[in-house]
Amino acid sequence: MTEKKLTLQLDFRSGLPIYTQIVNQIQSQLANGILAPGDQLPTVRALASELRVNFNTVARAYRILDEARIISTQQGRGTYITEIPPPEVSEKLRNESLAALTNRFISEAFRLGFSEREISQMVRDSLKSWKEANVKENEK
Amino acid sequence: MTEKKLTLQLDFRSGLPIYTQIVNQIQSQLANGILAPGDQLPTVRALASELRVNFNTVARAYRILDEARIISTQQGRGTYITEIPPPEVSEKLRNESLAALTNRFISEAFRLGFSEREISQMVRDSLKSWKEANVKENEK
DNA sequence: GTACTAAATGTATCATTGTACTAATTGTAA
DNA sequence: TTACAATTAGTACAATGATACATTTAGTAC
Repeated sequence: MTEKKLTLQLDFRSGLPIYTQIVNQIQSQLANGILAPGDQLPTVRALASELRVNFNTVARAYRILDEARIISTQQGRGTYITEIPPPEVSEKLRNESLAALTNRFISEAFRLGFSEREISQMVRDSLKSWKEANVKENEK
Repeated sequence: MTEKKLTLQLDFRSGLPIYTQIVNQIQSQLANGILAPGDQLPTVRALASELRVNFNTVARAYRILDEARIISTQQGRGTYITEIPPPEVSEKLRNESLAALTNRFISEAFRLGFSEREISQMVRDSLKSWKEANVKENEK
């Protein structure tokens, strides 16, 4: 399925933030098969209009779901239910997913003609700069 | 060479704009000799169709590369790798392409929740098995 | 060879969609 | 009330998509 109506019921008096309600209901609709991987969700503006809410509120809900890898939001394109649900279900799967990701990276690097030395050096550099950026982040 | 398949790998969830990914990967492939001066690139529509992307997105990438004198786009004719690319940028381009590839890999791995230790260990393993496979290859 | 037509290709412009940043609003505790 | 934090809304912007157009090429009829 590619298009979906996505009927959500908001309760403005529940005390539960709207974005939380959106997150919860999308999650439960996915769990119940009402939404399926690959489904396109309404645009932030369309859903916001239907719910009589600001589109940034919908965007916030989408961002949370995106960070949880439940949906994939793509600027200029739309938002979709993630095709492959988060692999953190088991340690084995988790390890396999890193192996697959790494192998894709290594094979691409070799295909581009880089040497083992160049690759491992660049990995060290990249890890280092990422760590430094993260330290700065925590200092704020 | 005049015609080229030009295999590109897009990541719609990386946060990196699609046109940037196209620019980077074409630069990489040129820097590594996969593409050569004089090569004709796919038409904006052909590449867009293959990548499941709007052809204006490809056109944008081509325009950036054209402004950098890396390719030459000619309305009604097609786009070609510039015959004489500035040689002094080759090594720089090559290094940048590995850096970009590595950074995409690292950030994706972190985003999936893997630790620095897990990542570097997996890179070592992957490099090792690649090397072993290559040794076997040479023994044949 | 010339003129015409059609197809292929890149270009220009605007609409659609998500993002970032900021301001206003609301609820709550001191 | 006042102050503070959380939530929601407003505004500007960036990335992508849709559509119409201009240029070049190649074919075809004459």
